[in-house]
Amino acid sequence: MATDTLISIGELARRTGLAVSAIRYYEQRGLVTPVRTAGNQRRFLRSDIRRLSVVLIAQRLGLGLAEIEAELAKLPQGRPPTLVDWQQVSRSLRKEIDAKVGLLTRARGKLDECIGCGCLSLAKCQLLNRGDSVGAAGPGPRFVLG
Amino acid sequence: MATDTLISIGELARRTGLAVSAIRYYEQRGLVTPVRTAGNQRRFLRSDIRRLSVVLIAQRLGLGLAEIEAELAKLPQGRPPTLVDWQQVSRSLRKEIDAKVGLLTRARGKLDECIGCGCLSLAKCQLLNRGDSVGAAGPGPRFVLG
DNA sequence: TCTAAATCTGAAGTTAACTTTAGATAATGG
DNA sequence: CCATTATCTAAAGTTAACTTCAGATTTAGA
Repeated sequence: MATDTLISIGELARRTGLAVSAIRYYEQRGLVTPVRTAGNQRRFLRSDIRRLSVVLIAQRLGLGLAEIEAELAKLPQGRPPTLVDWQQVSRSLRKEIDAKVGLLTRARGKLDECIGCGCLSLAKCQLLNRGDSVGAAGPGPRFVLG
Repeated sequence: MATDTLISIGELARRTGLAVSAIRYYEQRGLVTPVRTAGNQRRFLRSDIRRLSVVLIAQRLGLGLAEIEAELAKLPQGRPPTLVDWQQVSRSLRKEIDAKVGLLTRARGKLDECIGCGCLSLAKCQLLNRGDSVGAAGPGPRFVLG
């Protein structure tokens, strides 16, 4: 048992299901900020388990790491967040979810209208013509969804 | 006005909003199969406008090109699809949407349960522990969502 | 104390979905 | 017929989110 409350990167990996390399990468991106031992090894707060769990959840909701970074920026840095802190993040994510559900529901309606009916007029269809983010231009993958 | 019903890659690009380079890439991936002129230029069916429009829609729903390929494989190759053909694809996409909405709705519930309440027991939370695809392992981007 | 298991760093590789570039050839409108 | 615009190909570059590798150092437990 550890003397204090800090955990190693290996343990954090086990607790979150993440690979050690992924956690190091998240540190680079600023998603976690561990302290170092005298021998330069990373030591994380126990609350970072939750922090990274939230990252995983947000990823499943389709957020990119940059957006997740913005969410987590609302939490106190380096100090364990309180219940209220977490609830605030939770509310933000909930809004994201609500928005996505709305978008999908609208898409479903349009799909029925535009392909399902006899007109086949996809060209005039709202689904495509609306200025709704078609995904930023430029190279790289295009997993947008909103 | 063109003598026959085939269109050039430039026109297809204008009609779909896609970049010419993207359309060439989609050809490589097998999503469209244009014929060639005597001078080796691509000529597309008018129905390919719709075909690529569906690709765009499916991408917005979060499908990867590989999955979209599978969807489009159900359409006749090289010949203009009928209304019924399109409706079949539409039904498939509708199912995808329904599934995603369900997933998000469940996620929302769990989020409220696990972060919103006082217990903060994310570790025991269904959101993470369930064997629900955390996204295939390996390198590359991780935009999963189901 | 000593050794096996865990960590460290930096650089390079990987996947997805495209874009950019360069030099060459085709098609079109006047 | 000719200039301008559109296309062609192949190869290399780009972004995101990581992984893999190699060699060196640290920790932890018997």
